[in-house]
Amino acid sequence: MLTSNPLRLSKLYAPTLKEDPVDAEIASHRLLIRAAMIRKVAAGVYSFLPLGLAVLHKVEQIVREEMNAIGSQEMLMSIIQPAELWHESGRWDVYGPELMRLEDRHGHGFALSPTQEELITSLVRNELRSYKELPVSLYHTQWKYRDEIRPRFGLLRGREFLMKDAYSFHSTQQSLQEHYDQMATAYGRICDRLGLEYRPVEADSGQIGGKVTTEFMALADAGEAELVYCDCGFAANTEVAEARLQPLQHTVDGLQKLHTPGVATIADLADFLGIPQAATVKALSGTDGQGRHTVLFIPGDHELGTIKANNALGGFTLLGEEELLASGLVKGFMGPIGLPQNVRVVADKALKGIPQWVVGANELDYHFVGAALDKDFSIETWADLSAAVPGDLCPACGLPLKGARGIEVGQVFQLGTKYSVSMGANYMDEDGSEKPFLMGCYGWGVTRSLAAVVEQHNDEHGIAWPLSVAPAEVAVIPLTVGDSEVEPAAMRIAAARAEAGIEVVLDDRNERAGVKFNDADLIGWPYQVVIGKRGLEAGEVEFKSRASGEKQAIPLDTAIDQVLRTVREQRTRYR
RNA sequence: CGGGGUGUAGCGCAGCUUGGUAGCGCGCCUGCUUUGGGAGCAGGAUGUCGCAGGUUCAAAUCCUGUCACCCCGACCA
Repeated sequence: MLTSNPLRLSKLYAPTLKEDPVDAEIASHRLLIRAAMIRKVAAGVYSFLPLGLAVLHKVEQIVREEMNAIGSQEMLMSIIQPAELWHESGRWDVYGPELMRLEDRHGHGFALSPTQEELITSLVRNELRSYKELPVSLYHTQWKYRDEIRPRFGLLRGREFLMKDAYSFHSTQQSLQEHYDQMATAYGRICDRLGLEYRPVEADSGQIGGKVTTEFMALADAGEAELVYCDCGFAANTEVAEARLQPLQHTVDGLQKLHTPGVATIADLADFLGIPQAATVKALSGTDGQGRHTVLFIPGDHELGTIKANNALGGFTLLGEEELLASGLVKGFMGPIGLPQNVRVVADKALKGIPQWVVGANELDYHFVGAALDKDFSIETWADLSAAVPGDLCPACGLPLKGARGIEVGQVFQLGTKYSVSMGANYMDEDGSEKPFLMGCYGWGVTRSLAAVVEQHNDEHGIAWPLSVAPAEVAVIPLTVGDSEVEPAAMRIAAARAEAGIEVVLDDRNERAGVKFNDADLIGWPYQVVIGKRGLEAGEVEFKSRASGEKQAIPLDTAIDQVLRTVREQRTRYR
C-alpha cells in the first residue's frame, strides 16, 4: 500500500463493524471481519477487502523472499486440473469427497487442486531428464480447494485458502536432506518475520518408508492441534509424540478381586479405591487392521492416540455400543484376566514396568487389584499407544513436558519416490540407469498464517499488527476536519513520511475522534500520530504505539523525524 | 454423515406459543447543532419474513418438503 501520496481513509473501502459477527468464535475470525479485512462468501470461503489484501500481499511477499533466498524458483500452476492426472497418481479415488470435482461441457472430469504434486510431477517428468540438472526446487503461491467436512474458524480452516507449495527433485538422499533443512530454516525465518511465536514439531516420526516431516506450529489457544514441548527443544504433536509416560503402581499382597458396584469409569475407580487415575489401567476394545477383535491397555490417566494405534495395529476402530455387547466384553469392567480366547491383546509400553495392575475383572461390578504381569496374565504385544499429555517425560532429556495448542502454519515433507514412481517421473543417473526422482514438498498456509498472526497479536480493542505485515505502518489521525491548523499539519506530516518511504494512511474522514480512535485500534496500524487542536496549541502531537499502548507527546517540528526513526528501527526486527 | 440450533431491512435481533396485512437498535440518506475515545435533535428511505408446496376467508406465525448457515462429534493442513 505504498504510494507517494498518503492513502486517504475517506476514499478507502473499509466498512468496519461496531458489533461482533455472531458466527465468529475466535479472535482472528471476529477481528478480521470487524476490521473490514475479509467478508464471508460461503462456508469456508472468504473475499479479501482492500485492507485484508494489503496484509495478504505482505505475508505472501515475505514467504516469496524466503523461498527465493534458498534458491527455490517461483512459477504459477493452474488450479483446474484434468482428472487423468489424478487417476494416474491414484488420488482421484483415494482423496475422497474432500477433492472438489467438476466437469466441462464435454463431460471431462476436472479437479480443483487441493495441492499440486500431480501437476508438477507431470510437468517435469518429460523435461527434467538428467542427474546433471538436479536438484531443482520450484514453488508457487496459489489458491487451494479442499471440501472440508466442517470448515470453521474463519481463515484457519477454509475450503478455499492460499498456500505456498514448493516441490524439489533430487538424485540423492543427501541432496534432498540438504534442501529439506534449508526449507525448515526458511520456515523459521518466515515465522520470525511474521512475528509468530512458533515451534517446529515432530509430526509423524514412526512412519514406514523413512518419511520425514516437520510441522511448524504457531502457538495459539485457538489452534486445533495439541502439542507437548520441552525447554530442551523437543516438541511434538500429542498424537505422535514418543513421550515417556509415568504410570503409578498400586501394590497389594497378591491378586484381589473387589466388588465395585457401578464403578464403570476410570474416575469412579480411582475415587472408589482412593488412588490416582495414573495407578489404574484403562481398557479399550476395537478391531485392528486385519479385522481381529483387539483389546488395548493404556495407563488410566491417558487417552488413546488414534494415529499411534493405527500405526501399531495397521488400523484400529473402537467398537460401538452394540458391537461391544455382542462381543461378550463387559463395558467398564474389562481387564487382561479372563478375556475370551480369540481376543488379541496389546498394551502400552509404558505399562511394561508395572508388575501389578488395577484392572477390570471382565465381570459386571468387579475389578482386580494386584493383577501380576506374567503371573496372573501375559501380554502378547507391547506398543506405543497413548497420546502424550503435559507432564509426561521428554524423550530427549527426561524432564516433564509442557502442553500448548498450535496452528499448523507450515509443513515440510520428504516424499521420497511416492509420486515419481506412481507417475513414472524418472531421470537418467550417472551410471546410465533410469531412476525415479527423490522428491520433497513444502507447504505454507498463507491465509492461515495471516489468521495465526492475528491470534497472537490482538487485544480487547482489536488487532495489533506486527510492522512487517500491517496494511500500513503509520496512521496519521487529524481529530477535526476543516480546521485551519489541524488539517494542514496532518497533511504535512503524512506527506513527508510517504515521501520518505514509510507507508502512511491519513484518516481524513469527517468522523468524531472516538470513531477514529476505535477504528485505528481495531484495524491495528502499528503506529498512530494523533493531531488535535489541544496538542497543537502546545506545539505537540501524540505518538502512539499500538502494540504497547504507549503514548507520548512529541513536538510538532521533530515529529516527522522521530516517527521515521522509530519505524526504520522497528523494521529491522522483522528482517 | 450423526446430534443440536438458526434463517425476518446492510448488521444485530423481537414478533411465531394463541394466524388478522411487519417492528426495535445500529447503520444509511437530508438538514441543523456538535467535535480528544463509537454525538444530539428533526425528517426520510429500505423487506419475495431462505425457497417450494399445502391448510385457511386470511400464513412471518400451522403442516410437509427443500436449501443455506452455525455449534458438538468422527475426519482433515
